[in-house]
Amino acid sequence: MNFEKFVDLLKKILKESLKCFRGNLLLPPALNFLFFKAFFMQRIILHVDLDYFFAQAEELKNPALKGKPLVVGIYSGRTPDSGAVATCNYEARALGIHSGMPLAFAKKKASIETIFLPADKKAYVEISGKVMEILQSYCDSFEQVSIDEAYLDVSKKSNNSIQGGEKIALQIKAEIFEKEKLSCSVGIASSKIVAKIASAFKKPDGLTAVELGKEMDFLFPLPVSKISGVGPKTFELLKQNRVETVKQLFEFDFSKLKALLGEKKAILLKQYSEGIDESIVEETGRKQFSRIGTMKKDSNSFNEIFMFLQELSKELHLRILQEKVLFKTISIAGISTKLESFQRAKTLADETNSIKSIDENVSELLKKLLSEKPGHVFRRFGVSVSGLAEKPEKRNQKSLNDFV
DNA sequence: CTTCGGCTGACGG
DNA sequence: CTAACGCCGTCAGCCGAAG
Repeated sequence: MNFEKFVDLLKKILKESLKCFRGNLLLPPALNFLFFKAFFMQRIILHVDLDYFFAQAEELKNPALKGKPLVVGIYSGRTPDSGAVATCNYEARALGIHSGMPLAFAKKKASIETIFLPADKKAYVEISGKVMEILQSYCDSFEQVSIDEAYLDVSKKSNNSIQGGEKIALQIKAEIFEKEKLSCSVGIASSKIVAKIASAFKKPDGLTAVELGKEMDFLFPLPVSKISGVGPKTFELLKQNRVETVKQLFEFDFSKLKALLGEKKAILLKQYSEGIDESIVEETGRKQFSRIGTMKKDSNSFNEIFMFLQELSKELHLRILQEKVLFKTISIAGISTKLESFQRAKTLADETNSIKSIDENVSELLKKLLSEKPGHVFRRFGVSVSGLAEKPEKRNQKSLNDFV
């Protein structure tokens, strides 16, 4: 058994034991001290969210944009207007524009002075990196969730107090504004889920702290849709059962909830509704890399699609070399003109990083997909690799301390 | 019996 | 004349096959 497997095992035992603890069952005695800590010492967690990040970054590049409605979009290139809104500033939101919206639709809502810009991902990654570096210097453990969001465990540095956490949050906001001229919103609470909901509570430039023990008071009046994990589908299901606030979710009959959402999701949401979230702040390694794109023309021709996929594979391969990883599984995904998606995957006998193995398998998988889904015409196609392993020379050891 | 591979779908930024 | 759609990434759930 190698070191990583051992650590995995430890983590599993820890998680299972925590569950037992909650159910008042017996604990493995050797781990008692951990539960003493977990029970008597609440964690202090910050969730930091950069405000309307892509659009704010554009305002930074060109300050003349400030004050006008600004929409940052990702353009597919097939028609001048096809694409979707990535982010927009608050002036644009006032017009009814929001992220995820098709650009053509956003343009209808836009006013004359509204400005549309294409996303400049490279620039954002660079800015984000600088911000994340600042954030890391303030915490005991760190977890970047996306380009503009991170969790910070500041239990020690705040002396396990929410007020201590607020002080740190203010310092962070000041430093990010001073050095990068960006505003952010911060939530402070005893768990990741509550910190996340708190950071969204007041935006932009917000700071929301939830006192220890007041989690339910904070959550109960909110609409269930504020809980991360409740998207459009789940929201609709809950609404049909007259569950619209977190309080109603908490009080809803649990066996009905299980029947509605499945056991895992029901347990998770029920716990979230009480502000319970035992998940810890930790960096989680990448599990997959992918590239996806929209074809200039809809197609169901093997040759056309394969040529398109080869371009994506080339870019993906570059990324794989940069990241110094090996992969074991290759998959392709197609999105049809009706926006249905289909996937095919193949796992190899051994890890590799060769472009040849990507191309060969992509070809095979594409043949398979097209023959199994006759009559479908495709709009977008993508390729991804998973089952990642680090290249041996890059392997670095993690400390046991990371997990206690 | 558990685990793994393959696939779909929900979700989030 | 009209026009509704990006590009990532994670996780759960289900199935069948393999160990």
